[in-house]
Amino acid sequence: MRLVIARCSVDYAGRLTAHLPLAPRLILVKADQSVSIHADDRAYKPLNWMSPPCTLKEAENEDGARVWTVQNKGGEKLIITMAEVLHDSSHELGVDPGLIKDGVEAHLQELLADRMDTLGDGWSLIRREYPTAIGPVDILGRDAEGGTVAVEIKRRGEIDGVEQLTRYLELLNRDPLLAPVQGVFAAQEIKPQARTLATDRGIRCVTLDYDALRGVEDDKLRLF
Amino acid sequence: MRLVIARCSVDYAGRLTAHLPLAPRLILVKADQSVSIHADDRAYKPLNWMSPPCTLKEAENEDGARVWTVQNKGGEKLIITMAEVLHDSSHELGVDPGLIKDGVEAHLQELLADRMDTLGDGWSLIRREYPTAIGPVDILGRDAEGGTVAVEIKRRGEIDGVEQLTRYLELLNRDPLLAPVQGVFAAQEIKPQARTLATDRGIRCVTLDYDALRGVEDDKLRLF
DNA sequence: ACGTCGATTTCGCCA
DNA sequence: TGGCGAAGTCGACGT
Repeated sequence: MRLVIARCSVDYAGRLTAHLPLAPRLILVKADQSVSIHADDRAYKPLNWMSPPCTLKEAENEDGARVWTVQNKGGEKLIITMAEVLHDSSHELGVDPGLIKDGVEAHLQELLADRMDTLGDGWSLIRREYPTAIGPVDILGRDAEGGTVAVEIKRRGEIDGVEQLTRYLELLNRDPLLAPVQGVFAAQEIKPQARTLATDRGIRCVTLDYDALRGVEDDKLRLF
Repeated sequence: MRLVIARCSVDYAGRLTAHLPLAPRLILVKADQSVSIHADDRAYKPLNWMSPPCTLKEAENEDGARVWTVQNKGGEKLIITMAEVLHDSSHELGVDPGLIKDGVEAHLQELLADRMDTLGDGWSLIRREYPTAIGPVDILGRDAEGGTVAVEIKRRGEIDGVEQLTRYLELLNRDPLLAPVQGVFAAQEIKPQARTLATDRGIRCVTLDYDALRGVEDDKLRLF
């Protein structure tokens, strides 16, 4: 990882054409040769960047200024012209062990598929990721009376999730082998607007308690 | 802008729960107090971050290790525990003049609205961003025969753009004052799959020559 | 403040 | 490799 602070101007030509006027900025060069240019605000997005795989060529222009040309396979080009270098240091970091995530939708789906009875007594799983023409339904199940149930799972339940489930229900209800299909919108947190829309469409909303679901799983594991 | 290279572990609790095991990484603290943690690969996305507005508190734990707690209004929390600091420097960068973009969709729309005849002889503009219940249509116009035309503009024409235009056409064609409405999918580059879908739905595809459109505008300006 | 939409989105999965 | 959907998406703009 190389850290350069420099007064620089930057030109990008690729998916669009863009220009950064001369100003002091941070330039990051990583081990994979990727380059990003950061201003002194906003954590997430660089002002300019070139994603790997790409190659970096260092050169000097007629004024003696450093010019870096970063290029990728697709012909995208990033040109950094440094008028003044204020800092330049390199550091060995090695390969990162990577982020461990918890609480994502996939995990919720896994937990809920194992505990369909949380949704209702006698409910059971038909299958996860039940395929339809417009995409897979998170969970397809059966209630105690043998009726079909489609479950859409989100971390945070918002309107677009209800829309998604509505489309699935419309499609599934055209299948005489499945119809009538009941809808369940399950999320750790459901926004009021989403709840209103769901209820209005006859879709049941269920708030998931992630820790409780996980706790049950942990208990299961403890039996072994 | 503060640059810290440190062997650190990181915990994030907020929209999800995540953990980074102890390893050497770059920690960026910007003037707006935002923090991002970078590994030595990938230009764009940090391993972890906290977007502004947020506050950073520095402390020490019982082992004498630096502990930074970054928090935002929504109760999201980022905790960075540094086992060893390998580099620590601060730099004054000032406010960035910002990126100048060219060739974006908005500009294409502006240019095309001024030159509806590029789409067909005698074509004219009704209005840009024509409002509908499901969102604004990029351009609504009229052909030489007085028929209505809906134009969807993209930099790169892909399937979702065709879907979007299809939804608009369906809606507009329900309006007896406008129907029948013809569809035009205009982009600098149209993916084969998008073209196939559009053609299949009776939507005309037009490849836009950005430089030519801009050239005409430049000529106009030169008259003044 | 909230909803909508674009992004050089990036990123991951699966066919 | 392309298509599709999620992302701690972020960020800008309009109401």
